[in-house]
Amino acid sequence: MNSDSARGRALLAWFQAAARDLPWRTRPAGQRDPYHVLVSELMLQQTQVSRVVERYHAFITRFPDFLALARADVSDVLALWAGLGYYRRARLLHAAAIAIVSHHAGRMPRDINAIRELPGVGRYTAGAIASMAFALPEPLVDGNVTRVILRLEGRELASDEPAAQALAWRRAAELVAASDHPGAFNEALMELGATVCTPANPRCSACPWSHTCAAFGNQSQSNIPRPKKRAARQALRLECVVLLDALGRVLLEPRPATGLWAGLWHMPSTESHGRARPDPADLLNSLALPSTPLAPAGSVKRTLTHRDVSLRVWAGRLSVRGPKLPGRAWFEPHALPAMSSAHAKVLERAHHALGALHKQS
DNA sequence: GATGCGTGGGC
DNA sequence: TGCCCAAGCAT
Repeated sequence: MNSDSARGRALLAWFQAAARDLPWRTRPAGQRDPYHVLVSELMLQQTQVSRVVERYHAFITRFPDFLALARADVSDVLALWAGLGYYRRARLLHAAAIAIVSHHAGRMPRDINAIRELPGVGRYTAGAIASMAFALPEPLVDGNVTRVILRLEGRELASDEPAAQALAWRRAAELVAASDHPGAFNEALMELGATVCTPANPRCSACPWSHTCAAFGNQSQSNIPRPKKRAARQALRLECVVLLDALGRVLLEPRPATGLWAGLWHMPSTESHGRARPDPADLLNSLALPSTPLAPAGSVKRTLTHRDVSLRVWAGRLSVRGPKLPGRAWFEPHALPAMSSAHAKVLERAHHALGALHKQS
């Protein structure tokens, strides 16, 4: 009996006692519906569990299986994804459903290499599907698993270093191969990283592996993993014009299909350089918008992975029904298309400002 | 191999 | 508050 199989049993015992009640855990790991695994894992990429829990049920209800998702319009898929971030994932998930319907007779393939070929499915997600849906002893490595293994082995590396990734995948493969329940083991390993072996202040007293953990042995947990080198964030300043018409409708346009907030909708906006406020008339003119008084309504700031975005809000109201404008559309406030959280916040600010203006007059 | 892509929670 | 971070993938 090798030590990895003992570690696996200890981890599963801990997981059974500690597991969170999550909506996609309707069946034991290893027997889950492959569609449910695909949807939840795509949502979970770079995203915290609590954010996904809020969205998962509505998504599965609206698109209950591969066929329903494959037949859906991508804009409807994006609408259910709005606010989750990394919007390319929604398009890739939709494309994966189409690929499964058209190339795999509507069923998730059982072969790890075929799974890996699906749009949006990389090494991590392929391991998750293979182990959790088909009980195959395939490893998976995410940020949590990398941290757990670096500490277990006592290696002071940054998580994104090639040596760290190579070590993590090698040890994850050895560990899952030694377990009788690959899906549950993989899930437990991530859960350990998320709840016990946390980046700051790990709860080693609650860890089933502490007695064989090299970092715990020499108290080097806080040095592992080493901090990543991060590129400096670039500033992005946007002037956002929220225009309402006499019917209370708001003017929006689709963003380009690639880049930041791809395919979502936003209000007419320009990028500005420097801190000075543009002249409202110039702003309207450059955006080919009808002339009307514009009130400044503060700004919304967002920190993205490598951009500091500042969205300055301008609010105006036409006294007539909104005219047709090429590439743009007027939306009732209760029927808005998919927007980013940042632009939803801009809209909220503008409505607030216009409401206050209305009260004064 | 480096870069671009969102968001909100935690400390 | 300001910074760190998170269940990656595609290009």
